[in-house]
Order: sequence, then C-alpha cells, then structure tokens
Amino acid sequence: MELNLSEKSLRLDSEVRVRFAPSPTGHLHIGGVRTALFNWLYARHNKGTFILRIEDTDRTRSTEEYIDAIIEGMKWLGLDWDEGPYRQTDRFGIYKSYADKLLKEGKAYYCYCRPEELEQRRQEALAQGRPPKYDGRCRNMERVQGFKGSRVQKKNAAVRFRMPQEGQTVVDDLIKGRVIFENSHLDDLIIMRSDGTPTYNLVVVVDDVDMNITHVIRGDDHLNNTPKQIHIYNALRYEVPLFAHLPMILGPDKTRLSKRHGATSVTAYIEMGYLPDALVNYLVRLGWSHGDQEVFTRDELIQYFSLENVGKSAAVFNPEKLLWLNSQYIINSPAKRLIELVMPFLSKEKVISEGQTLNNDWLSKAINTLRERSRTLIELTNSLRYYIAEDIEYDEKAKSKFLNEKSRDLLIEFKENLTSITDFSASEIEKVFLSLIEKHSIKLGNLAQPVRVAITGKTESPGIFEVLEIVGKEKTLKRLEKAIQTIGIS
RNA sequence: GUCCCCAUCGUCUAGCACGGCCUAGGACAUCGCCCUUUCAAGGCGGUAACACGGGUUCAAAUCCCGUUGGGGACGCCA
Repeated sequence: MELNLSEKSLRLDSEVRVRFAPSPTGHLHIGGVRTALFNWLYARHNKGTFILRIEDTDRTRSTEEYIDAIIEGMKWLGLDWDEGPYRQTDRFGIYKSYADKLLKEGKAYYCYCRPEELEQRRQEALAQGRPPKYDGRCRNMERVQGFKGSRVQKKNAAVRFRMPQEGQTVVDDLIKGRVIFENSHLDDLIIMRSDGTPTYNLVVVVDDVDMNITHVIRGDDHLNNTPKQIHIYNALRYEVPLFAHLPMILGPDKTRLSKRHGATSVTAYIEMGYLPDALVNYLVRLGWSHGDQEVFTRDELIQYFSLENVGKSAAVFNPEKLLWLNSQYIINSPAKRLIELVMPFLSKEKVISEGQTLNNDWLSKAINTLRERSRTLIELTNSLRYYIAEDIEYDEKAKSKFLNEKSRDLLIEFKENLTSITDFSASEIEKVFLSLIEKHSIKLGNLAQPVRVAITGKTESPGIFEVLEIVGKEKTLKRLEKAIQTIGIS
C-alpha cells in the first residue's frame, strides 16, 4: 500500500484505523501482546481496520526468526489483522524522500558529530547533573557559520530534525488526559542514521500518516516521544492522529516486566499449556475492566471494550490469576476444542506414539473427568497419560503407602471380583467396590486408594469407578496384577 | 540530574468525570467450614485497602494544593 502525499489529506475520520507495530528484536512478549490486543479490540469494537506493521529499521537487531514468532503468536492468540504485515525495510525509499523534503525545507539538518563524541558529551552532561540533551552544535552550521558539508561529508552524516524550542506542545491523550510539554526540553532527534537508514521517530510518523492511522494506541513509555512526533507531523503538514497511551505491565518487584521476571514471551505460555483465550482474558483485565466481570467471551470483549474504561496506572502481572483463568477456560471449553488443543501436547510429551490415533468419544470422556483438575494443558496431558499409556509408573510415596502387605489380599480379591463382570461400566464397578468393603467392614478409601495407585500410579485421580471404566477392563486387570506382583516382590 | 506519568485489600480492580447511596464492592491468592473414595471443582464464611499532610465543603476514596513513594523517558534502539 502506497498512497501518495496528496491523497493523504483526505482522511476519513469516520473509519477507525489502528496498528500494532512490534519491532522484531525479541520474542513477542506479554506487554506487546496487551498492546496488540487493545488495538485489535478497539478496531473490532469500532468495526475498523487493524494493521500489523513490523518495525525492523534496526537491521542489526531484527531477525526473521522473531518476525515469524510474532506472526505465529498473533495467529495463536486469534488477533487477526486486516492489512499487513508491512515491513519498514521494504519502505526505505519512502522515508528517504521525506527526510530529503525536511532537509530541503530547512526543517532538518546534517549532523557531523561522531557517535562517540555524542556519547561522551551525554555522559558528561549526566555526570554534571545536566539534561543529556543534544547541544545543537550542528544546528546552525550552514546558516550561521556558513559551513557547507561536501557531498561526501553529507553522505556520511546523520540527519537531525530541527525541533522547535519555544512554546509548548499539548497532547490530549485519550487515556492520560491533557499532557503539556515544554518545547525547550525537546531534543533535535536523529531521523536518518549516517548509514542512510531512517530511525524510529521518522518512520513511525511517516507510516502512521501513510497508512492513515487514526488512533495510535501504544505503551506509555512512548508518551514522551509524542510531542516530538507531533512536531514531525507538523513539519510534514499532516494531521496528527489521536493518541492513547496504555499503562505498563510490571513484574512483582514493580519494575517493567522483563525476562528476569520469568516467562514473558507468548511462546513460553503456549508451551506451558495456556489457552489463547485465557491469556487474552487475563491480559485484557490488566488495565481494563467492565464492572465486576472477570470472564469474557471474545464477543463480549469486542462488544464492551472502550478506551474510557482503561485505567491510568501500571499493573503487576500476576501469574496465579492467569493460572486460575486458564483452569476456568479448561473447565468450560467443549471437549472437542480441548482435544484439538491437547493433541500436540500428547505427541510432544510422547503420551501417544507417532501416527497413533485415539477414539474421540473415548478421549472426550477421559478429558471430561480431568478438566476440573487440570489447570494447564500440560497437567491435562500428564493425567491423560494413565488413561492412554500401556503401562504406568508408580509415584514412590504412593507406592510405599498403599501397595503393601496390608492391601495385597484386598487387591487380589478385588481383581477376582472384577474379572467376573462383563459390563465394565462405572456403575457395575462401583457395585464390586461396595460389596467388597461391606464384606470386610472397611471404608471405601481403604480399597479405593490402593486401587487408585495400582491403576494410575498416583494418590490423586478422578473418581475411581470412572477411572477404571475409561482405562478399560483389560488394562485394569493387567495393572492390578502388576501391583500384586510388586507387593509380592517387596 | 531534567521532564513526564501514576497512587483503593499482597495482586488485578469497582467506585472517582456528576462529592452524600461506601460500615469501600468483586476477583486471584490466603485461612476456616461444608461436600467427599483421593485430588480437584463447587458452596458458605473470614483476614485484608482509600499513601501522607493540608485545604474547599454541611459532607471527600471522590475536587484542589503540597509531600512522599513508585514507574517511565532522556540513543545514529523501538
């Protein structure tokens, strides 16, 4: 998409156009997802357009791998985009022409300072307690000092934007309200590097104009950039979009969420067995609310979402609440959906061998017994293991506590009784249990726990009657026999 | 250092724009009880917050100012 400049002035304010513009210098992280989500919801709620744009102008740090991860993450989350993904590296020519235009109009100038010099001056300023602002030594070189860089010198120079130094700039932020900046605090920022590539503050403005973005919804770490960008819009004589700066997501120590706080990439949450809807639901409630409601369907989210209900303060990321939401989603998802979600985990965790298929009705039944006790797909997978696998392994503690001399005879008798029934259903199995405990005047637990360990290897499982039914007669008898043998040996 | 933002239970938040309905509500976590063959799920109940100080007002969590605290930005990163 490349609209030319004149078409741009005919902006249609009625249609909402928003974008998510990640830079592929790392994995798609939780903070980015939240920004993407709010943009997506705003677009969907307003029947607008959601655009994905990859900000890869920093060629040294951007990688194809990260671009793929971002796209995969967005797809997994169900945040579909209507345009893009655009890539800024495809658009360098456009940025160059805008920079030239600014240069020609005297709104930008060549800066011949070396990066090392700049860094040194910055450090000095900081050490002396002065604002580390560019000292402007190249600012009026041509006009005042009559210096004219040669073609070669210019080719190796960076280009700086001439920032107005008087007056104030007002940002009427949709979330933060009116924020006023003194222009004298604004820095002449570099818009073109000395290697000829454009930088963020130029490309973001050019692209947002070029793509007709109406609302810039982004993290509030960009709030300070906004007045600078507004001046670039003005210099280019473009209409300024509306801004909405979202509060940050913090780690438990209240600093900006980062890798050192543990899992922060979408990929990590996919691997840990989270459902996309749960992550989305959790993230949307970080900074946004709709009364007391905690659980939302996508449709409700789209219907209710508005920037007015976005809070102003930063929020601490709480993995426990996310876990709870995930368990809620597992409890409430249709079995069919759960099967779809858990199959990759069954393969990956080697619960099923390559090419092995399972009966879906049977699997549904198995999953239905487990959904209330699985907070993640990993947990579900691990429980499914004793339903599916040929053999089980005993948890050591469970084994020593329940598979011993005390339970041996009971298990033998139980196995015999079980062998005789033909209808291997939970209700028939229950009868076998009940008659045996009655005969020996023991509590159900005295029999159920040893059986549970014999069949599942663990002390916890769904109701033992249904567990046996799902495991099936053949495997049940086999495992009981193995348990009896195990006791015999020890 | 300078600028900007923010401030209700441990955490996410409702309430704040239109001050009284707030003895501050919900959720997660936590504690207790119930249910119970285990583990869950579920039900019921408990502990727990308006950062502080000044105003304005008959009345302030809600409005104003200050303080403190926290966060962010100050790059030839985005």
